[in-house]
Formats: sequence, C-alpha cells, structure tokens
Amino acid sequence: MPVATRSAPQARRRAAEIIDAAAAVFAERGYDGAATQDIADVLGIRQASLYYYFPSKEAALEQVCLRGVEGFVEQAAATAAGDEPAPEKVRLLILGHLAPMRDRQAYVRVFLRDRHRLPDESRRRVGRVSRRYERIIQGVLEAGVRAGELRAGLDCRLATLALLGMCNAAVNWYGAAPGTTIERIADEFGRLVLDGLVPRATGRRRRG
Amino acid sequence: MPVATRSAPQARRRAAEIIDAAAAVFAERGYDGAATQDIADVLGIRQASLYYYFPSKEAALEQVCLRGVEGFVEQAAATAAGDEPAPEKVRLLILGHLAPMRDRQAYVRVFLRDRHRLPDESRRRVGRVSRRYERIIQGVLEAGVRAGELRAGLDCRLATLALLGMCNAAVNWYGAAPGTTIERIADEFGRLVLDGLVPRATGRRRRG
DNA sequence: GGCGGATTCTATAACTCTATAGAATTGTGG
DNA sequence: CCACAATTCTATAGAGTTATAGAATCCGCC
Repeated sequence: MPVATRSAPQARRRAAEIIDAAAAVFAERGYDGAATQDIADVLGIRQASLYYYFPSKEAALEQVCLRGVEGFVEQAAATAAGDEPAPEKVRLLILGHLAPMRDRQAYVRVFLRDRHRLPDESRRRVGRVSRRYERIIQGVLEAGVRAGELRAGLDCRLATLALLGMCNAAVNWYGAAPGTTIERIADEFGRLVLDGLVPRATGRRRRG
Repeated sequence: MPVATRSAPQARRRAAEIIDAAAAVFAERGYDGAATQDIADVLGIRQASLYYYFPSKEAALEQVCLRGVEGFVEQAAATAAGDEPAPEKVRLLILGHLAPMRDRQAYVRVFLRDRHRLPDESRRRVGRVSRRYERIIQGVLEAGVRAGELRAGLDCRLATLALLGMCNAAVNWYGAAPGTTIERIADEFGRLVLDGLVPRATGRRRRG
C-alpha cells in the first residue's frame, strides 16, 4: 500500500522524459560522445539525479535502443502475411520502415548508430531481432520472385540490404528538407525500387 | 641538409602505418569510443609515441577522413562528363562509389560515421566536398531525365539520397559475406536502381 | 500540518583519457 | 665507430567521466 506522492502515471511520464532526453542527446552526439552531464543539462537536473532512473549509461542506451527497434518486426510480419501482390507489399514495407523515423527519429537513429555499444547480451538480443526483420523482408522478395511478380534472377539478399540501406539513410537527413513528408519519401522510394530509373515501355516494344 | 637516419620514403611509409592503424581502430570502435591507447596497441608502441606523428586525436581523425573522401568527386565528375547514356553513367557512379569500400574500407567507414566529430573548419570543408559530390550525381540524373533516358517525373534529389544511402550502407556489411565482390554488388545495385524490382514487359503489353 | 515515500541534491571516489616534457634508444651516412 | 637526427620511451599533469553515498527537499494524503 504505497502512500505514493506522485501517481504512477506521472512517474512513468517522468521516466519517459528522462529517456527522451537520453535519446535526443545520444542521437545528437553519439553514445560515446555524449556525457550523462549533457542529458542532465537538457532536463535541467543534476547529473547524479539521472541514476535514480537508470543504473548505468549502458542501461539507458539499452532502453533507447529497445524503443528504436520496437514495432519493426511486427509491422513487417503483418505486411508479409497479407494477401496483397508483392509490389504492394514492398511499398508497405518501405512505409512501415520509414514511419518510425518520423515518430521517434532520435530512438531509431541511436539504434542504427550505436547498437554495437550495447552490453553483450542485449546486443545479441537486438541482433536476433534485426536478423528476423531482414529475413521477413527477404522472404517477401523471394515469394514475389517465385510468384512472377518480381523480376526473375533477383538477388534477394542484396536487394534486401539495398532496401534497408536506402531507407535507413533517411534517418540522417529526414527533417532537414522541410516539406518532404515520410509519405512522400516512401512513395518515391517505392517507385524507385519497383519501377527503376529507366522508363518503362508504354505499350509497344522495349527501349534499346 | 639532414643527416637523416631513415630515408624519407621509409618515414612516409611509417606515417601511413600509423594512420592505417588509426583508421582501423576508429572504424572498429568509432572515434569517440576509441582511445589513442587502442591505436598504440595495434602498432605495438606506447600511447605517447603516437604524438610524434599527429598533434592530436582530432588531427588523426582529419587525416583519416581526408583519405576517406578522396577521389569520390573526381571519379564522379569524370563519369558525369563522359558521353555514355545516363543509365550507363549511373552504373559507373555506383561502381565508383563502391570501389573505395574495397580498397580503403576503414577510411570510408570512419568518414561516413564520424566526420561530424571533426573540428569546425575541416568539417565544413568536407561538408562542401560532400555537397559537391551529391550535386554531380543529381546532375547526372537530371540530365538523364531531360534526355528521356530516365523516367520522367523522377525526384532527382530523393533519388540521389536513395542511391547514396543504398551504397553507403554497404560499408557496414561488405566483407561479412565472402564471395560477394564489389563488382557483383555494383552490378546488382545497378540493375535494381535502373530496372527496378518489377519485371519489364518483354515485348507486348505490360503486366497488370 | 506533518508522515513517508518519491525525487533531487551535494560531494566525491575512482577511473580513464589526452597531451606534454624530457630522457633514452636507434640506425645510417660520413 | 661515432655523431646526430629520427624515433620511441618513461612519467605524469590535468581534465573529464561514471557512479555511489547519504543528505535534503518535495508533495499528496491522512
């Protein structure tokens, strides 16, 4: 029977503020380049006070990274399980991958850049999640090729890596060019990857 | 008239070894995560001895980053100035971008990951070089669209960022999958970006 | 209005890291 | 074989960082 002063929801909100600040600072300076002092400065509290919320800087990184990967696998699995044609699935995968960069850019950025600095066990854990995510995407491509909906002879492994690299890079410049929404980027990336740069023959024979 | 003990070429070779070691360590641990001690360990010398070769850790980063950008602009400019059709130019740009990842992977990786940690002046300098590089690539795409060799309505800015993101990501996994040569990757990436994932109509009408 | 847990603070130990000073060593050309 | 510059070493100053200990403050609730 806690005679709690602040309500549990308020406490959770405060904890989220702390991790938000950590994510912002890690995203800006990189995990190793950031000092816990920098996080405290953002929050206007003392450096030592942070340790009420996490037991170590590494633990803070872990929390940030966990929110950074959150949802990717679920979203991709749902898309893969759908019954749309493969090209549409690819469009959905791209949008699903880019959306978190709008909603929690700092978290995703830290995950992509600094997950290697995680302590061994959690690094292996997020490694497994990442690999699962990649396999889902690759699976969509492979099924598409088998169904004749995607180009025969495609190297699905390299295509998966290309797709992810293309999308992940957006975390570095999204927000810099205002007016470029995630939907717009997803749409353009989808056309790029599906249709290619070379014009399609529009009815008769193919270009030379 | 120096009564030099080691010859000038030998001295230059040694200096290159030092920077090689710095590049390798920075690539492995990240600039902020790496200690000068780690570089010394690779070389089998004492940490303080490094300061005979560079005046500060930042200066070492600068040397590494300079070799990391080296050649990109020149290669791209030469390709852009050629008289091949735009699709072929895109293939050449991709290959030209990937090749340094084979020949000096550590340098390129450090440049891509840690150039933000450079002191202000040199950061702005490499920033200008990067922007020039991007403009050259974007220029090739724009010219291709104007010539009707690339799809009309293409967002050349986003396509440039997509292309670079896709290629840059390779620095993170190239070498992990043995047997995947740079030429192979460049070829596959070229096909992906030019032809797209969706099969081309082979003679008659387009697929539904 | 004051009890008691939640939250933040002060102070500092312990460690790590960069960089400098100056001594020691190395190895080649004369 | 030795003089002397090039190279590496020892030793350490000095700054910055993480994390702990324990005191102080805050604030909803009885």
